[in-house]
Amino acid sequence: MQLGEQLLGSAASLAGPPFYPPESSGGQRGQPSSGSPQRLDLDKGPKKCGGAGPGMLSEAEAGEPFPGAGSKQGAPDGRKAAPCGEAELPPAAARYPLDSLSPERYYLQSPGPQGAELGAPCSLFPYPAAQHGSVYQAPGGARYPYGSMLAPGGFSAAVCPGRAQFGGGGGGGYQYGQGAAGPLYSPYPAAGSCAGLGALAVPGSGPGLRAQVFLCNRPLWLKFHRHQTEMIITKQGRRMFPFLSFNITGLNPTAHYNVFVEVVLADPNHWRFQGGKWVTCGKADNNMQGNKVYVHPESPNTGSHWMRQEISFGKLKLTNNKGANNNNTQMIVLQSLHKYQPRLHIVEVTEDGVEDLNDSSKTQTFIFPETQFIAVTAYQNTDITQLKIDHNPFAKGFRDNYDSSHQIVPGARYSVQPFFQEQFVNNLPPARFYNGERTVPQTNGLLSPQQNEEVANPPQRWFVTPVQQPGTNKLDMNSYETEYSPSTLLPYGIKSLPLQTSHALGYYPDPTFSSMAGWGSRGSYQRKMATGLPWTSRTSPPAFSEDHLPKEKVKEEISSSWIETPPSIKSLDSNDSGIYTSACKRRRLSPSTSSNENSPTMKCEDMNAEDYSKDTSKGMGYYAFYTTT
DNA sequence: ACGCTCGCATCAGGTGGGAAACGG
DNA sequence: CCGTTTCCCACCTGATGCGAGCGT
Repeated sequence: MQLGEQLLGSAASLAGPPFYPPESSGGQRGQPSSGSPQRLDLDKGPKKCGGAGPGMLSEAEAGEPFPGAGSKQGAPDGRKAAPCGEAELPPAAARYPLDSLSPERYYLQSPGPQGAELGAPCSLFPYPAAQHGSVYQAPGGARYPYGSMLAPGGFSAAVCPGRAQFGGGGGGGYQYGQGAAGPLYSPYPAAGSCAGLGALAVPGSGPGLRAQVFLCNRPLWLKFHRHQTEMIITKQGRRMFPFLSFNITGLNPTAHYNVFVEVVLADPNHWRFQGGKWVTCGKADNNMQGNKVYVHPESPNTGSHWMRQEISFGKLKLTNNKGANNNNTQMIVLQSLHKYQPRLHIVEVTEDGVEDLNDSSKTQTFIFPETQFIAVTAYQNTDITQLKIDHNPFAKGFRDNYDSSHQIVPGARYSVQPFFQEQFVNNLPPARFYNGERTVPQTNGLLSPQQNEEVANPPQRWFVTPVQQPGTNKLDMNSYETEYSPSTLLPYGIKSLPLQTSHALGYYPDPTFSSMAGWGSRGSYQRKMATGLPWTSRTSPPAFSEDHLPKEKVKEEISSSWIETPPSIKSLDSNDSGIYTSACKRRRLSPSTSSNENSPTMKCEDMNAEDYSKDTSKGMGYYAFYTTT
């Protein structure tokens, strides 16, 4: 039942769209910038704006919305360049109250702390509702699927009267959830929901089109996920890394949509990193207030616009500063040591950016379990730290042996990197995913050669359809595999859009992506964990890792991963056992880390990285692709 | 002379590390 | 006392501004 209930609830909640204030100038922004190729620009632009502001002022504050504004780049699309400043906040953003959050929203995934989660294959894959289990209701009672995203008053409430049915109303509740009875936090609200279905657009039907979403940098996410992703939160806000980046298909090209990310509690627990692994310790604080929604700066915009290129949320910042919610539409307020699950919401709106209150089916939600993370103020797991260093361009300074030449390092690492990058560049970049064909990338990855590899390597793309995913966090292995199946994938392949290459994120361009893909990765990193076990042993992480991958795959990865890594690579570091410290400028040594870590063997991640890179090179597409049923 | 391209310098901002501060 | 949070640091990326060089 739960399933159904959940779905309903979720759907409902989802359905309940946010309300967009008229002011939404959305129209302007929203204008399809057809021509404008670059979404990137948007991201770029802000600097100046941001700059305007004192350091603290983040783009977000500045109103990332129009990154380009002011800058030379301006709005490529022709969008109106708004001055930086709050005023500039994207209409959409404004519309969605950030704060919405109800304290109690959990998106629960797995019941148990780790084990459960992990164990469940589903963690990563959507799984049948039935499987899911546990959704936790918030103590508060409020359950909402969306909860988080919707502010009681905000989003949902305001919103659509029509949707009041869902609960909304004034915010009181989260509609759906409640109604539904079931668990509130079901991860995949929309989808199934009763409304769900209804809510979900019918394929083909205009508004109702059912969208499909790919998690572009899924491989990278998986790497982190294996170790239990951690995201730093700071007062001034810290960007996510990996950041959320999606490709969307299946939208009505002419319809307008608002796209935003909501971050909700993934479980009702408070977590602590102990003994080299994450363990629960007490209950989560559901009363945390603060903005939980980040509206994509380009919202609202047309379906064609959203489908044209990768949609990334690289500027999204995470903070623990509750006071930042008002002004910072770019910041999502989280609580340290709590586990969160990002959700992507796509809401069809009018050209003006106003949601159609009468049609609750216009909201679709997508959840990628592999994007779950624990918010921390300081990294706990050195594996994560190393992954961040290895893949985040801004952290290059912390790489061992980082040399401008990069080549200098004997290790495979660097040498490899360039290579892959290049490939990346050549291959991927081409479109950075899409170029010529957006699809393809995918395609490549998906089908062919890679397929084989995929086993070892994560699939390139994961496509998700609206919430529908029953399982919350967990990925359904079956699904997983299935998805790989050509059939599944093909669809995408079909779609070829002339995309621009623009990488969604200005930052982390190639490198990043590459990194995402695993290109850049170098490999080694130390772990803090005493246990030293690869993720397998870890409580939580392990689960993750496995969750998403089919067992076989997992095995392979596991074995291969650590092993495969070219010794050389690590060796580089390895020398380091002692060196490590020295070499690593500031690396934190993990107790357990032993030389092993440094040892030649690469960690799975590393491996993966390479694998990914390989994959990427081939097809590139690392996208998580979920389809709802 | 004018316009365009390229390269360098500068600035803003992001990153993790480490130590200090804080709080239970 | 211990765990968590905050602040500052050095390092790096990316964007922008400016000037030099080159072609028309």
